[in-house]
Amino acid sequence: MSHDLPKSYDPTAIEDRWAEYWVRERLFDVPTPEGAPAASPFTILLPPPNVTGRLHMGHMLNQTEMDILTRWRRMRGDLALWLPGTDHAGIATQMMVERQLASENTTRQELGREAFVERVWQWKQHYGGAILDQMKRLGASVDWSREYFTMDDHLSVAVREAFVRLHEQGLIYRGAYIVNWCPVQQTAISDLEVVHEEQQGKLWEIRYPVVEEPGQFLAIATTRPETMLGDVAVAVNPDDERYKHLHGKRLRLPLMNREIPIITDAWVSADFGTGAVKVTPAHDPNDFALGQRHGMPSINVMDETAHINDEGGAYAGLDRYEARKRILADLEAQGLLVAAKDHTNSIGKCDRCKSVVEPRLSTQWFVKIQPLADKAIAAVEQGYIKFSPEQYAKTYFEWMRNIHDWCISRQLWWGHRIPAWHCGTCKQITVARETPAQCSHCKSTDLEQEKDVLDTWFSSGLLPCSVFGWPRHTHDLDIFYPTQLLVTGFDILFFWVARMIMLGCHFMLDMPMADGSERTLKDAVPFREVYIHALVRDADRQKMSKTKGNVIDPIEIVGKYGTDAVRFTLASMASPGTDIAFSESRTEGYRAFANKIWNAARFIFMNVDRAAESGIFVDPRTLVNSFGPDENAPIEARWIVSRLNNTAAEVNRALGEYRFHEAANLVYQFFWGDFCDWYLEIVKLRLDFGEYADKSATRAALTTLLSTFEAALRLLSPFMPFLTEELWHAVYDGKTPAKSIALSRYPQPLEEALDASVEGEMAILQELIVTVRALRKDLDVPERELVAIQIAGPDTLQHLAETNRSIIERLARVSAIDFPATWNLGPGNTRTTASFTVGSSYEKQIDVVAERERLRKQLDQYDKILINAERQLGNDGFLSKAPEKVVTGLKKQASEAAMLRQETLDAIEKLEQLA
RNA sequence: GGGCGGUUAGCUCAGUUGGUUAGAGCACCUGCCUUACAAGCAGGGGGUCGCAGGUUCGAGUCCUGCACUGCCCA
Repeated sequence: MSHDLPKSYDPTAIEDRWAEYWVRERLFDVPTPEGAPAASPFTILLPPPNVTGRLHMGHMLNQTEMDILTRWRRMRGDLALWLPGTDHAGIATQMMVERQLASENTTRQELGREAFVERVWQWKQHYGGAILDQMKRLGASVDWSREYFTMDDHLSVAVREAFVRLHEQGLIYRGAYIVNWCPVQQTAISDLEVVHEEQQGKLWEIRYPVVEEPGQFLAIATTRPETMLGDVAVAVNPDDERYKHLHGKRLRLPLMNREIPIITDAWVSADFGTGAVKVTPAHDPNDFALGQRHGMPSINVMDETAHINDEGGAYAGLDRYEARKRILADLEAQGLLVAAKDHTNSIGKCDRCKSVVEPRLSTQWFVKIQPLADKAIAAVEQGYIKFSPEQYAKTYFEWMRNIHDWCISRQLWWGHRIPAWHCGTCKQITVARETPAQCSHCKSTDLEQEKDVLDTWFSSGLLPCSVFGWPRHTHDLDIFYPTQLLVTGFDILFFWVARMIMLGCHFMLDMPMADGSERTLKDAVPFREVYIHALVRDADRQKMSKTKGNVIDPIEIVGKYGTDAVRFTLASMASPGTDIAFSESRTEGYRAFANKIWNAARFIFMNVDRAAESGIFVDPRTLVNSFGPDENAPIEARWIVSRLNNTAAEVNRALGEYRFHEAANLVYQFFWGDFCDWYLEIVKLRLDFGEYADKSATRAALTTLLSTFEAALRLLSPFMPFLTEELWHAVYDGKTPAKSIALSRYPQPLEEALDASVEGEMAILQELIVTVRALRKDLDVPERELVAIQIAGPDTLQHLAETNRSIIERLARVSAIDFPATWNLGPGNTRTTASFTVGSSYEKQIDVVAERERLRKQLDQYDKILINAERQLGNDGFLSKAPEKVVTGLKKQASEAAMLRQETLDAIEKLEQLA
């Protein structure tokens, strides 16, 4: 590795190379340890992206956070296992392949089930999992040897086992219920897969003639008139005075010419519409419940494609909306349509294909969810699973406590086929782990497997157990289960997180611990912590969506600014619980940060090379064991090491609390602010390679420089893995102590390296330099010109300035420093702070007006402080109740302000004399 | 309709159990190509913390109400 770096950082020149290296060298693989592992495991599961998916910003945020944590834990010495994979995404994948077939002018029905499934597998081999390749490119430090796919054989075994066990336990049942039916996919979908949208619709009022009293009508209100074809009754509230005279009477259903009863039910709201509702049990969940209560039949009037079926009489064959039009027209013609009122209603659409979901009565498989939910609630209540931010626990409880049974069957061809067999002879069902040879009820061999497949979430809900070999009791399970953490977005809190908790708690309770003892809920949970991150929005806080056209493609941004810059942007904005408004200008800023570090490295390497030329060699491999500068070392050396350790302490703390933005900002501040702006500028003074230079001092400075830089790279590495990898290898000139910086140790704070007093001294020195710089500007001293200054202050200050004269001279562009016994400089040439007074005799035509304004402004500020301080210090309640520290702090602040106020007053007075 | 958040600088956001002069990045203004870096350096302006009450010695922080706004669920 050469020290010869290009002048500016070009991420594209190095990122592909390292991404490939990390995968090729299998750096992040974690083979099953033999026996008990020496390090504590940190296991984390990648929320499986959809196999048809492409990487979006949400993924990148999610993966950036996981990668930062995993790299950090790995560098801290944990057995860090990050497990990647994809799910088979039943509907999405089937849609994808059907679209492909359509372009070939064929359909899955023409192909047949077996051939179609084969086609899907082919599709998966060719195009599936592109997202994982994108992950590789982004350097995600996952264990690729353990990559899973939810349709893999071993995961399918787990799915089948889970289904059969639940069935044996009486927790799976089959029955005819109203489900959300997607007429395009022609399958049932779960409540969660339905998105509700407010829509301006109509509420139609329709008159139904009363059979017993010709000429009398009962008006009902409906938003879906086409379903009236399946009406079996009309319901009113029993207490509704308007309709009491109709109780027990019958109605003639218009268009169908069918007699239906008027029934009473307290569920009916007298205030809504006309107070009379049609009852269509086959097409509405509320009506279905009503029908059950009153023993009514169900008449299904639509087929799988939401066309009216033969039950719909004259309307058979029509699409539901066409039927609606005709029905309304016919009713109108018969004078039965009373009103069409504007009405805002919420309609459900299929999450996948956006078609309007039709509630439909059909036979489906369900999981009786309450027993599973009870354990899942207990696990969180008892603190075995912790949510951050904590507020999500509330959302979780809210949902869990109002949960409905889970419809797990899907009328798809792609997915885990339900392990149930229908007997052609006795019509009973046999559920089995292995394909049965005969019916378990009548021994008939006339068996046909259930056509339905399982909801994709049924298999992904099992992942925390199944990826480690469940239902077998494996060594992997003993070591890696429960996983430590789940990082995900709130959008799949119910879809996936809740289901993993339910299934994990339920099944793992039956799995003994490694030592054979019984497992309790504490160790049955699939993960100990859930970190929920925010949504990535565009720069204007708009949700990204294809229709709005504001989608930011992470890969494109990465190409423009480099992976590290994008990662850093996401990390620095990832404040828990707040959505991220992704702005490119931020990324631009962090690309600049990467370039800054790159150039710091160039500077350092240049000096290492110059040192070598004059016979000074520092072997970077000895740095890790060095304890930093001794007490006689110059201030900047002791200071930067203390700052490094302080920063390391803070970053470790912040990452432990998932405060990514804090961690990122701390590293940024340290690297750019402390290290580059101050330390590097000062250390230039020490890098003297001249003939008469003190070689041991130079050598010491170079050692601190190199070791601090090397440690800072490690500190930054989880956030910017590519840049730090490249520079770390350059520091070691190719002879690195490990294959990757990712396998080195994360900086941990050393107690003995923390030095509050040197940090305090340095702070004053910095204040002095900044004050002189500002004074120079006010005096219009040309940038290049040196200036003589005078300083007044206590002995300690003078001593500090004396000892570090060269630093002040260089950083503030000062030619000479004097400590006059009496102060003769005018107010325009003087600046005062709490620690010192500094001035320069540089002559400038003083702008009295501007100077007066500046001083006045300063005076106002001191007055404000003093008024506030006096108010509080004059208050007995404050003095007696406020903590000692606050009182003395305020007193000190007040006295300083009083002193500065007086100085300012004097300055103003002098100024008036000048004028 | 039920539930959960948010409102702090021009923009995007920090501000951990109430405590001393409310911070950062970007943007803006001014001056510098000072041989690591113009993707840079140096200096600077900018906020009555949504509104109104209350608790407290003390409120951006806690409580109540209101306004606006976002999300989840039905």
